[in-house]
Amino acid sequence: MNAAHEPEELMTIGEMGRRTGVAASALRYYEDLGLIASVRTAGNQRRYARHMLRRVSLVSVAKRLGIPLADVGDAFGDVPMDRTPSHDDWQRASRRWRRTLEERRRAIERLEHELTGCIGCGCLSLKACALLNPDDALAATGAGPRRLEDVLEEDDEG
Amino acid sequence: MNAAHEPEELMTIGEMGRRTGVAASALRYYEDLGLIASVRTAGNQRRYARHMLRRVSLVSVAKRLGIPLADVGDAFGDVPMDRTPSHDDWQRASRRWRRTLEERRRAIERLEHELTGCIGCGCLSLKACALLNPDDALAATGAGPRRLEDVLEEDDEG
DNA sequence: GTAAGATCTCAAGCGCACTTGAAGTCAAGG
DNA sequence: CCTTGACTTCAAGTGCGCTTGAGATCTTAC
Repeated sequence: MNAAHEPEELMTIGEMGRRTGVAASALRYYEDLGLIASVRTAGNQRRYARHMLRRVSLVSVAKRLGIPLADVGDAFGDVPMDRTPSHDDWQRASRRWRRTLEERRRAIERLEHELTGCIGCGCLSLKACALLNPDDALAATGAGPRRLEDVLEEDDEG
Repeated sequence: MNAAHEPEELMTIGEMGRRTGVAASALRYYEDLGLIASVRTAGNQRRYARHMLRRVSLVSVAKRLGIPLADVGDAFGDVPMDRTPSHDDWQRASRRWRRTLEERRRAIERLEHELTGCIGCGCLSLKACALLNPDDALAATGAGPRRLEDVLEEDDEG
């Protein structure tokens, strides 16, 4: 037993799981990948410091957004886990992370725009649509592998 | 090489791959899943209508955004592939799709906000941060599904 | 006609992100 | 002390989204 609000209060893996919604097996997996860390009891059981809640949450949210765990590792790899991270530790990491998120968001925004401006108006299905005429755009840019966005953007160019 | 502006021009799987950046094997896989469709030559080879370029691109972009292919199927399942889809077909589908994208984008925006307002200032490591009074900020944004933030907020209780 | 290269199907394999199961250990209550 | 439930490791299995390989066929250019 210990006082519930001590600074050094540690959580079991079960408690961490309950509080973050992440399965214990997933927490072990994240630890194997070096994304989170724990201390061990004399009996070899994991105990988590409070600040690990955040790291777990970040990993969990990233995963739900479809961002590979390796990217999370890259972004937060410099943030120490053995001690409470400093302000600067978090700032550096958060700047990297924000760039990742921004790219994702922009990609989604482009898609939304595409839907509104083109699919939404029926362009995708109507050969006659003036916005479409991709032949001009394609011929102008020449052959070669086109990126996904390029293909979607083709429609706007014409 | 050939007249590029025929209405009935069909692409081989290789050409579709080059133009969308999607591997032929992936195109076959998408077809197995019913996400895209092709017609066959007398010799059983796939040929794609131009409008499939769009479908392929949508699938491909969605995948890159981490959106499950099943969701893409759900969103665009009603859009016919054997014939040119009608305006209404696309509109219905694009409304569903936009909702999916919007949810994703909002989730990312919330995370970005979290990073800017909290991690960026060091809150994630400092319990005392004033910005982290979640009740004000989050109550203001209204109800709705906020699982992601709920998790991030938990630390702030103590 | 023939050769080269593109495409076909089917089966198996891969990487990621886990989950499940087996067999054993730890922690807390009575 | 003893039980119960949470925890441990390790190996194998799962689902997704493909890729790879084998072996055959199609298409095209000469």
